[in-house]
Amino acid sequence: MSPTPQTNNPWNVTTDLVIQLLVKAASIDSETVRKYIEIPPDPDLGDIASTVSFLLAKKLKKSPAVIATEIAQSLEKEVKKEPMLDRVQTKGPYINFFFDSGEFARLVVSAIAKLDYRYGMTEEFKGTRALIESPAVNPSKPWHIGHARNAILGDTLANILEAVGCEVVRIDYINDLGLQIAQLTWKIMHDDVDLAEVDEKMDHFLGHLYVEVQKIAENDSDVENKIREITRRLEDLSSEEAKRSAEMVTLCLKAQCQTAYRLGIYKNYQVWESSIAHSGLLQTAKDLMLQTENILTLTEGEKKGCIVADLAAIEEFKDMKDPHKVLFRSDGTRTYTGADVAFQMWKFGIIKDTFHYGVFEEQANGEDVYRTALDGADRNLGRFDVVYNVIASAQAHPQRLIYTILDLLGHRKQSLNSHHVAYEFVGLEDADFSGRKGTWIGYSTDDVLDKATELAKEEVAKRNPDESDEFKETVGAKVGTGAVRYFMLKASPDRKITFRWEEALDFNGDAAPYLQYSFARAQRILEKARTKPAGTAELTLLSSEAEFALVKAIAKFPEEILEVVRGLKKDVWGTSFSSNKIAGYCYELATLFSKFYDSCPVLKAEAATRAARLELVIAFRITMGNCLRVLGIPVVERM
RNA sequence: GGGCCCGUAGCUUAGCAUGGAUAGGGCACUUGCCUCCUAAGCAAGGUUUCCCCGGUUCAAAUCCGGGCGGGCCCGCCA
Repeated sequence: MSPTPQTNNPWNVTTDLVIQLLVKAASIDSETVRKYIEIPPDPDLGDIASTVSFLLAKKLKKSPAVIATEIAQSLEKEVKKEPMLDRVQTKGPYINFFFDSGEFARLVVSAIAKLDYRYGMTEEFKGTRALIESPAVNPSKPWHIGHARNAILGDTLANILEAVGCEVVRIDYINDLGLQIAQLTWKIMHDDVDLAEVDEKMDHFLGHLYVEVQKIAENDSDVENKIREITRRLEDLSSEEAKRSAEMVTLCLKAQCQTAYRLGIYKNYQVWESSIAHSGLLQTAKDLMLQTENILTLTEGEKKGCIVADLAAIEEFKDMKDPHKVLFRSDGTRTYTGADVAFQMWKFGIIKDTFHYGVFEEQANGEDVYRTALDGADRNLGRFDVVYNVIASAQAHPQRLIYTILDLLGHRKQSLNSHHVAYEFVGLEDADFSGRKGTWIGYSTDDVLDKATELAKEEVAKRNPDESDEFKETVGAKVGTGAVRYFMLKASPDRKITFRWEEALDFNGDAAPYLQYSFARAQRILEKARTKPAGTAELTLLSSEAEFALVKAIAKFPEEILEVVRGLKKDVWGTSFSSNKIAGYCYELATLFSKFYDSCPVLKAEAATRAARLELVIAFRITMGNCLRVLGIPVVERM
């Protein structure tokens, strides 16, 4: 028996082996060979294939099939010497390599047993400090299900970056000074609402109130004026309006956080808009900006007195109506873009961190989330290497503006490391979600989670009639939130989601409960097996079709994560995050386990096979568990 | 006027970056499988104009050009 090779990325190791063989046989450099490597559509054709014959056909003036045969023949001896490979075959122009399934199983299964929860975690991006900003819901309403898409994408991206070794900080931007807040402040002061007496969950209460305010303000110019006055008075932190508003915002945010916790989403920091306004950050940013020649104070024309960025020379913006983008208005106040540029500068440490920080609350996971404040500790945050802003695709243009202005300011590297992680909205068949119109009512994230949890609980109760209510409650919640998270992740972010209850609450097939179920089945086998794995099983016995297919899927896990990270390529109009790829991998893994479960009995198999299969079940459980954790889908041991 | 995204079976979706073997799933529908590790499962059942036209190529769902249909964006607004 040859010694067990060690690796934390078995698929990659084996692919490299094949590439090295081809490099020698075809006299092509390894990077080129890598481009001509693919996985055959059917495992009967081979485990890994190369199409280099097409590349060589012209040069050698021979048909691809002839070249493939020649290369395969010249490799036969080499392949025989490699324990990990069984044989090489051609089919027409394709050179197909077959793994030694037993030996490959030994490599994979033994490696994972040692790595355990570290399997899939690599250090390719160790030392990179990454900031993820998501989801930025105004603290004046509950999250509707579209907000959940943002939050889930951001949280999952953060998990993935952590898995490849990044140091990740998760922040939430709190817009506590917007018009919505002023309108609500007017309403609660006008009606003299005692927020402490409100029974309803605060974000829902305010969300409904906001719809009312809209109706009133729409056709009452007097109210409109009063609200404008409140907007002004909110700037003065000692005013009664500011105090009432702060109380309201804090209560609402705490309620919103409860929704986040249900989804397993936790933050490190909240940056409050009011902190930006009062910390001196804007003034510092403005001073810096004015030192740049492309940022100027206009002295004539419609925008006289405004501080603007001159974008006339920038290709992407040449069609703007007016290439002077206003950053500070003629009255000196900042526009959204102005504040966003300043904030982006803070993120990279271009302007130093003048915020103070205090604990906002202890989260459901036991960790504190901090908020920016006027007093509190200095933290010297900022200075991130790479920044991901998770924002709807509709914001592509304004996001691009921010990054371009960063470049104009002389910070090209930071501009290039600014990522707009874009995604399309979630809507209904015939409407978009709107806070003003109240179309979100009935589709809040809480509503969806409630229904999903309720439905899951009924299923759990049916299957486990003898279990305690607590068990049904806990498992129901885990299955329900898992379903919602997976529903958002499995769709490609650049595709609009039309929310339909039947689809979101379908727990069969391509859905989270199927993934969780596969884990629970593996868990049950291991519980019933009782015997502790001795680590001496003859793993080369794992060579049946179903076993081998499962082993291959398990082996790909680290590559699947790295692929998603490599795919985070910055494009002019956004950075694509393929959450659907990692979700799809997890589903495929579950599928292959289900097939294995059906065709390969474990506990009833004869001793040697049983021992080997138990090891495979352990490897699967580790991989599936780690993958679910990356997706943020709760692991369920029994359901 | 310009820009971005989407168009794949009744519905929904993968694949498109880096062209390559019979275009993969799921839902719904039909049938079979629990004296056997949980049936939220497994197995079987499908000529789909890959929106259209043209081009490049040995090879196009994938690349290029031109259209068509749907969504979004281009304010001293927030």
